[in-house]
Amino acid sequence: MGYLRIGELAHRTGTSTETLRFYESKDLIVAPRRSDAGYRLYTQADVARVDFIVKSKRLGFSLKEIEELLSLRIERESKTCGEVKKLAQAKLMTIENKLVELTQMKSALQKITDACCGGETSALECTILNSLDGVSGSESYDSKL
Amino acid sequence: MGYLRIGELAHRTGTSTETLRFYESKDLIVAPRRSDAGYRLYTQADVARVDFIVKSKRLGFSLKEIEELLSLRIERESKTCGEVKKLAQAKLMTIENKLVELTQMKSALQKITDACCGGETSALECTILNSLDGVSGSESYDSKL
DNA sequence: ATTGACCTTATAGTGAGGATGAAGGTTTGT
DNA sequence: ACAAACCTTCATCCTCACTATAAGGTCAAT
Repeated sequence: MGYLRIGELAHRTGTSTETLRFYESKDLIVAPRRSDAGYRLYTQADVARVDFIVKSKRLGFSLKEIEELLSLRIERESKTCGEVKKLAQAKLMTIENKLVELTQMKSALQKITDACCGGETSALECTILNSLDGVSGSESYDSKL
Repeated sequence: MGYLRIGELAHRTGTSTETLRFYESKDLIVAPRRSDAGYRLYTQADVARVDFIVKSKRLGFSLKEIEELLSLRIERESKTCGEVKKLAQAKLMTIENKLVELTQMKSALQKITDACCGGETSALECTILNSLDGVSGSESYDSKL
């Protein structure tokens, strides 16, 4: 009881059965146990994991980066705290960068919607690039640890 | 004077010459004027435009979405204020969504780095998924306007 | 005048899927 | 008992956003 088959997991996570099998082939999700008939049987933990993958993808992380994020765990033996912490901090920096950039885009868009139909100030040629004036082109990459 | 060739533009924007030609073929950047020898000659405006494309990509926007963002401009005749405002507001919503999700990821990662090497609390099996506990799986898509 | 770094177009390949189909097994409902 | 809806593997092809290669032209320096 409580197990989901692949179609149900796809439905709950807004993916497709093909995508889920693809993720499994790429080791992004652990191969689940199978029913007697060979059907994949998923648990709630798998729902959370796929949700995380979907969310991360929306935020511009590649599957490779998502694998790194998912592997961030403190396990006695297999990984030292130091390693985990270092990777986590690197990821934190890229996230903070994304936050800054998104915030800039947000205020640029807000300028446009404010200038638009707002009143008498019918700003002609008000583009998003103009609105981003003076915003430096932050050359920020994941530092590849 | 002051013109950049494709290699220089690629260098300044952290892209490649191939990528820039690809963007041109997709009408993300306007075909620039050419030198007598046929070399592309770019201006500072092109630097800003490519910077914007690069930044937007990092934030998870597709080239199609970026084209929409770049076309957000108030021009007498060609587009009504209402159209522009509607699109801008739709994009604002997706951005706000991304901000929420990124913020959740950030605090999850922060939990990990805090739990790690922080002191005596050597949290075994502390993963990013555990850290995201209780965060609902926000089923949020771009509403396709 | 030739080397090397740059540029040109054109074509093919890659990563991350998405779409479709074949050929079959399973589970649920009637 | 049988159909409909689901699942299995395998195969093929499509899209997007590049990335790499080939074959050649240009430009500045030695």
